[in-house]
Amino acid sequence: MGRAPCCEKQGLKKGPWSPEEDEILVQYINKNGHGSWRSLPKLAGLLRCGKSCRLRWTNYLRPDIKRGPFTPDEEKTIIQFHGILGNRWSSIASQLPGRTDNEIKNFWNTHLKKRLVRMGLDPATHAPPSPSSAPAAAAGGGGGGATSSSLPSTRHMAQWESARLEAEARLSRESLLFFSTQSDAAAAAAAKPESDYFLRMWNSDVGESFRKIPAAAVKAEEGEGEAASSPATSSTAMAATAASTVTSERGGSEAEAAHPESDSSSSNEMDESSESSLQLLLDFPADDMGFFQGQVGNFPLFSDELTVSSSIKYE
DNA sequence: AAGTACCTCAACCGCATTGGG
DNA sequence: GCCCAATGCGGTTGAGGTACT
Repeated sequence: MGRAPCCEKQGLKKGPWSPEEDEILVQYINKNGHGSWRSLPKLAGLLRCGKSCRLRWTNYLRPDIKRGPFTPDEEKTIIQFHGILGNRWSSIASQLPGRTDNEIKNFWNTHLKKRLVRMGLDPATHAPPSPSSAPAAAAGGGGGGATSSSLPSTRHMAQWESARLEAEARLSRESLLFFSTQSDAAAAAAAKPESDYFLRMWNSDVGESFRKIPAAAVKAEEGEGEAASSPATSSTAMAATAASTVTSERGGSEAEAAHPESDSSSSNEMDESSESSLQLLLDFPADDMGFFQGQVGNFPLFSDELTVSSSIKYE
């Protein structure tokens, strides 16, 4: 790949941006949009490479950027999503309006990671460090094969799959029971909204990011050909029926563009905004977070230490 | 008050992915 | 189907700020 670095041109400025440069960039984008980042600096009269302009805009100058310290809720969200997604900062950022992936990444590395370490958890997997004692077999027992791999992404995949299967089974059981006496789907949803937290999450863009993981990559990590089947295949039916929940704060239209085929289905008690889906996730009762229990062992994921400490000054 | 250690975060780097020709 | 430019993303760096001795 002999592609030339984007900033190879001589004479391009690097390092911190001056207020004047910020001003030029903001004014140009407000007036013309960013268009092609590559050509933007030239058009705007900046001695920067396009990449640098994009970064400056997305991480600092964008008008919807939220500044200031992370709230306890945001911290909680980051930890929860990191436990599920790993270092997918952009995916995590999409769940925190106004926060950038860079900011979240920095916050994780400087605060949250250390906090988990202090609690004796592996920040990569959120599991207690002991390799032999991590049988983690999450409650429900789906985790057997899943936890045999210490690789974070495999673990995450397996956790997803295990929890998903459990949720599917539960949902289908409840449907059978409930719909034998009721025909109103909306009433059903209202009657037991918590029964399918995981399915909702799975069908949000968060779950989507996992469904997109190339099977080959998963296979490569699994090595021994673990039982953990690829969610992409095993969840096809469910995903097809309810993938329409996929949206994001970055704009429904963008999500639509990304998943045009999934929008035909409008059968959706599940078809809520991802915001509400994710809210359900965030409100997930600790006891129902069975698929995390194996990872955190005896540590409640959001113990007092964890949540309270967020209001304490970091060491 | 000065020197040192530690922390934070904006910015850079390079690889991966995407999309157009 | 291939090639290459453009963009996105995650890891890392280092300057500046703050706390500590």
